[in-house]
Amino acid sequence: MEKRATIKDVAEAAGVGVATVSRVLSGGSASPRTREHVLAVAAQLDYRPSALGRNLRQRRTGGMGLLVPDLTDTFYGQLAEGVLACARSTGEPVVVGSTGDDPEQESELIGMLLEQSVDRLIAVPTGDAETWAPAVRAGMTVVFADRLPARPAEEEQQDAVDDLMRLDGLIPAARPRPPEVPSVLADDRAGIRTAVRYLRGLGHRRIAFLGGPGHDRRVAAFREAVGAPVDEELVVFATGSRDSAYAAASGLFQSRPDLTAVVAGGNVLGEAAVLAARELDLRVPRDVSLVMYDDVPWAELCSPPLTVIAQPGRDMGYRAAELVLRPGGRRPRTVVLPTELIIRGSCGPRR
Amino acid sequence: MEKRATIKDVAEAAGVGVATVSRVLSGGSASPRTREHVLAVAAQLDYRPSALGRNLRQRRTGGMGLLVPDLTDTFYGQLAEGVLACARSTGEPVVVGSTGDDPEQESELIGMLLEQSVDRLIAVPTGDAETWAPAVRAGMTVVFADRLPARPAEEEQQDAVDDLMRLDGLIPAARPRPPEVPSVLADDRAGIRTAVRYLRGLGHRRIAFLGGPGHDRRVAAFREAVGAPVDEELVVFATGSRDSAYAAASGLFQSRPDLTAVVAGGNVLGEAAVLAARELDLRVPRDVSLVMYDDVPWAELCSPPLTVIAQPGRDMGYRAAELVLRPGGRRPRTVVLPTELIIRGSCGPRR
DNA sequence: GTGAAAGCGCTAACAC
DNA sequence: GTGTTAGCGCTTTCAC
Repeated sequence: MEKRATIKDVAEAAGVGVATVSRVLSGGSASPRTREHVLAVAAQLDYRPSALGRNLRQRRTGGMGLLVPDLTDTFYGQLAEGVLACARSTGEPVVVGSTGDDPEQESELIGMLLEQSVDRLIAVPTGDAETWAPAVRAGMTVVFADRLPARPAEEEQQDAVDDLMRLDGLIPAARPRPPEVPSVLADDRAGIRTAVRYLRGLGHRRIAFLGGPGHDRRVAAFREAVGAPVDEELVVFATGSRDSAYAAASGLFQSRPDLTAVVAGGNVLGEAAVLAARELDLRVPRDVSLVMYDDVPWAELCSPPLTVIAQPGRDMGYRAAELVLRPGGRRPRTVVLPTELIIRGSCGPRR
Repeated sequence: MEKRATIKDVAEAAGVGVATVSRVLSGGSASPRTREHVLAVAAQLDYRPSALGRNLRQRRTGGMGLLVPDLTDTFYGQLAEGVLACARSTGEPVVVGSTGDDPEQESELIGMLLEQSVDRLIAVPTGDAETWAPAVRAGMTVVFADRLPARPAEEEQQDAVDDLMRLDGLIPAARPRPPEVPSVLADDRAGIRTAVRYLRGLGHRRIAFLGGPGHDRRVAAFREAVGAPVDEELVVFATGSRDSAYAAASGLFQSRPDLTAVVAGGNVLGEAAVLAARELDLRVPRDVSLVMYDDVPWAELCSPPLTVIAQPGRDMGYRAAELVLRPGGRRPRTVVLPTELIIRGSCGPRR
């Protein structure tokens, strides 16, 4: 463990001032002659600038933070890979935290990042606006991915009103809601709509939705696609854990044996649905059709292979990282990536 | 974006010196009276010590680095969750990098961590000893997880000799090889041995091994368990990618239609084997039996459900993090965690 | 028990 | 173009 050369060492060895070394290394102005000389000396001394000094001086850590609910969920694994790929190309460090879909843990992790002066953060948010206030107040550049924080009740109500009006054709499209924070989302509305239409086309009428944390936009889209009145018993929620997902799926199948199709809001929920169906001797797709959000490698391994709503997890991560690295123009940008219904074998005609 | 209070602000507001504030906050000696006062003032100012100053002063970043091959591989997702869980309990940041099983990328990521002065690192290594020399030389505390770096050829030869002697009962057990670096591994030898014995018990004689990067210990165990002479055509390797895994599996099935069982060295390879078998109209387990390393949630969803060698990914990560946080006594510790053969439905008697 | 002061390695004013 | 210098926020001697 030999101690590293500092900028001062390089300056002395090269017979120049530290500022010159700093300039040369960060591409500032310097005569070609000195530049070359300094570079040579630095290389010879195996000098690597320390991020420590730079960070303190600039009062900010380079790189970015990344907060996801659970890295054993393949979709978040894909998302994380996208972020890491982008960060790798710029040599930036990424501090990763797993929230377990718990706002409290999320809050603590935000605090940790603040303490580290990480001022760029990509997050799949779990808490609401209040949870995120400290980060925003501290001036962090935040980009949300995959979903948005839950919003206050009054806003939700306004949305509901909007949705109704939209149904009635009173307003053409979603009212623009000024996003405080840029985000990268999948086109949940289109994805869910396509899936529900597909199921209806197969004759299904009692379609259930199996949701998890952060799936509010997906449920909303589901309600809209199914059309009022929605059978509320067919919309059930689980918390983030696999156990909870299984319990929710199993409970749903048992309480409503009359349902003929289910849309799982995420791959963990889809997994649970397959498991629960098998346990209850329900055949897919003979007894129940299944569409799962997220295309994951194992969807094809199931039997029958699962029909899925694919969303580009890796791309979402990559785009989010790009966005957080150079915060686009004046107002925050929201990127919506397309989804695709991939029809495999888990849906059949209503019996 | 209000700027944060510094230790100096607290000191002034409390009418004490900065040293006192520092002491109080890091549990040093101070009179109960001052302690309480300082704490109150700090709380009132919403003071959060900046890691930047501390890091520079101590010439090291807190927290740790984590290098894995691929976060979309569920096993590494589990491992990462374990590491993050441990780090969360201590409030430490974790800088994560994904190597893609590429020594060059690994090398660059090590460089990045060095530049950040991250001096604790947990890694699923991809490169060899040479790749890891810089980290060790710089005095990093490294803990390897899941596997060890490839070692120089002469050592491998010595191992081969040892293995032969062991087979002949000339020496009782593995010769102790002084590990330079502590590590957390699964008991690959026992896992593979159990699986092979199980397959042999079912009557299988032509058993193949489908390996990936870093599976050398597993192959070695496979060779040992199968016993000489090993049919070399039945031992094939893929690189880290899913495509390569599929190609290897497919090639294996086609070139050796006489094989009756295959052991996949990891879950990505198992996935590929299932896919390739299906494509070639091979029925599992009727035509070919399959055992996969790694228990992942979707193993149960396959049909038939996959028989697996389970290793505790999350625990491995957690233990590795513990190890890297307090580097145990004098000599480096190696922790070996047990594996378990979980028999489901992908193995049947030889036809 | 407490305060003053010296840096940790770097960047950015500012002077030359 | 280049050198000098003043910190960034913190911990840690060293006096008192």
